[in-house]
Amino acid sequence: MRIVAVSLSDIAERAGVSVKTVSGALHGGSARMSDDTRQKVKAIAEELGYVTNLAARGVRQGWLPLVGVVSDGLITSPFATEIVRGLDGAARSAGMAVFAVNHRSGQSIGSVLDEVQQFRPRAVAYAAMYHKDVALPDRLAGAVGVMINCREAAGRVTALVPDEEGGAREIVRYLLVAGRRRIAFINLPGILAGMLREMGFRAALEEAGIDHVGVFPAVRRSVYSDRAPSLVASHVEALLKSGQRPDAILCGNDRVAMEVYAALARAGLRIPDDIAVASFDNQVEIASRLDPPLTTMALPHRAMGRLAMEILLAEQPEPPRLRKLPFHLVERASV
Amino acid sequence: MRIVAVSLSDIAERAGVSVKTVSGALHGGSARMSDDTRQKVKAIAEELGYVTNLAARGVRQGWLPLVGVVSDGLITSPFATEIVRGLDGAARSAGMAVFAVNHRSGQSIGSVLDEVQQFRPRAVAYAAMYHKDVALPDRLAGAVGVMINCREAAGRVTALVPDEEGGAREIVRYLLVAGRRRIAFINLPGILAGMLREMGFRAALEEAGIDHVGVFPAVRRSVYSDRAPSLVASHVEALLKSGQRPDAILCGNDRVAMEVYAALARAGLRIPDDIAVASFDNQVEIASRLDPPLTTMALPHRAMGRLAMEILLAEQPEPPRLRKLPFHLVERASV
DNA sequence: GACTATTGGGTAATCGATCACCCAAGGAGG
DNA sequence: CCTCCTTGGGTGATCGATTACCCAATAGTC
Repeated sequence: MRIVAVSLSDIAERAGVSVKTVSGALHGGSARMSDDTRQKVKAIAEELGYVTNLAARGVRQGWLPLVGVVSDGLITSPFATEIVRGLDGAARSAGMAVFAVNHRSGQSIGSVLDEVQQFRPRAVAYAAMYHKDVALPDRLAGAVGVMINCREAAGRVTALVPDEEGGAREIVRYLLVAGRRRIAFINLPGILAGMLREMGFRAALEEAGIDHVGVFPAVRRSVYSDRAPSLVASHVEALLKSGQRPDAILCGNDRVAMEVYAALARAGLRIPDDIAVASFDNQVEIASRLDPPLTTMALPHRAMGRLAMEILLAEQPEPPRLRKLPFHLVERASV
Repeated sequence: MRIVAVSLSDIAERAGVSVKTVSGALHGGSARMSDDTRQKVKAIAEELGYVTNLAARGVRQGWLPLVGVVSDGLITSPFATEIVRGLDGAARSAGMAVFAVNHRSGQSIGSVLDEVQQFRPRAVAYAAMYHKDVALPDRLAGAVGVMINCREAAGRVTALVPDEEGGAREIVRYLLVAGRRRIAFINLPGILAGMLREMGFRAALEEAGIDHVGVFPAVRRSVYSDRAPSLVASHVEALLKSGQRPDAILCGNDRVAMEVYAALARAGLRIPDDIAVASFDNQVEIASRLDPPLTTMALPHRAMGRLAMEILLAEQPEPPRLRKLPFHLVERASV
């Protein structure tokens, strides 16, 4: 089960050359050497099944070709998908690997970051599952190169976040262009994303000179959570009974939309004919599987991942700033 | 942004002792040394912000405290959640970190495994997104310690897979105990999990001396995929119109169940009063958010992860074998 | 009081890869 | 024929942590 590791000196011995020549032949593209020697060394390396020992190289260089990603449980969440894809793609083209470490509840940020630092990564990012503020201890603010999906409380680190407000404006405008005028919003209460989306929602309607038909919290608790008892069904029923029955319902996320679908089906209403439904997140397994498929603003997760890696690996560090990345509209059949 | 790394010799110099003493004080619990010296060294290490350099230790030991997990895209799938949690929990208690590497389509298994081997991990696992067979090249069969959610084609590596057939038997028995007698199965066609679940489904009914009301494929393509056009709605409609209207529908997974819910709602039928619905996977965001919440057989993902790590880190390697892990029933309100 | 354990801690080698520097052979130019 | 430069490749130091081995001082024993 354990494979005996082949080292450069094994190859050197077999080839009758020095270790440095082997190193040059395999890794140093510019090392002066006859083609003959280079080919011979490569052949022997191949034959012996040589695999570079990055730990050894790492001691010399002072770092391993790793980019650490510390996340508050994100790596085990479906939302991580695209962030990791974005990071990983960009990392590989730079010869780096992504090393994800979970920041488990109860553990201090400092201790997770130290855990990561033990591996001497080239750079470290912090990613959050939900768009929020994260306080980094002074000692560590310098160790983190970029914040993904969250903002460093003191603004000392460049942060990449979705442009919640802009995304909300865009989806509202889209509903307006589709001819909808009585729009309700069942929102995620108490979290940053929800608050910003609501600002965008209100601004876009105001800009159009229209009143909304209601803004409601999806759950009873002040912070959105999947476990909290849902208020969605009762809000929808109340809306339908009210004098101002909406012709569009905007949902805080796709799971809320799923519940809205169920409530509308019970009421015998058709989507989008009677009421349009739109949402945020684009959680594909849900959005594409609903009937009709859900029109939703996709979070810029992959773009955040890609951009994060570019920033981390950049030669010239930029001054820290907040970068808002645009959502993009995924048009399906629910509007 | 880059933190200047503190080494043992920095501490040694500051403390006026040798490097070996520092090493012993910080890492070698059993090294002979006065408590005085040990405390002094620890204090200085703390003060300077020392973080162990695992790369350096790794050169000496021949391996890094990493467990590589190669997966066919699993790490970016919601199903990875629990596997990684299981792996990670067990790894941490052993002082190891999980290093996940994506096996991207188009890349050979050999090249991904080599990528991982560069980091000299203590052990390597291969994990699959869907329960299936994976062919490992001869050269590499010895490098992988355990297969998770898949079987090595030639059986040379211990494999941990869900007990699909047993899980299907259990959920069918549960439906029978609940008094259901006319059970239909809308299954995932063409994949191993689906075939095994169907065997269990048929066996449990046969054991009870009952006929099923129909077994249908969820999609038109021979291999289940989210993109394939869904047949669920039409199957449900056909079932309801048939003389043998079912009193329970078993679904290949929670997404299929989601579509069954929608079709039943359109038909004005109540769950579970008119028809019970049960399923496989326990994809929590869906199963717990449906109305009524979905009764489903949870995949033993976390258990597979935990057991995998135990096997990987075991002193004595076991002979390779196939281990089927039991599903567990998550009772909610749909039966 | 001399002799042996025991304790506290230093020295130097080692892991594998890299790199600055040196050396030898051979060709070009004067 | 001598010097200079280029090419091909070796020597030895280095990165940081660990470890086998050694040495000095102290404590304990007869």
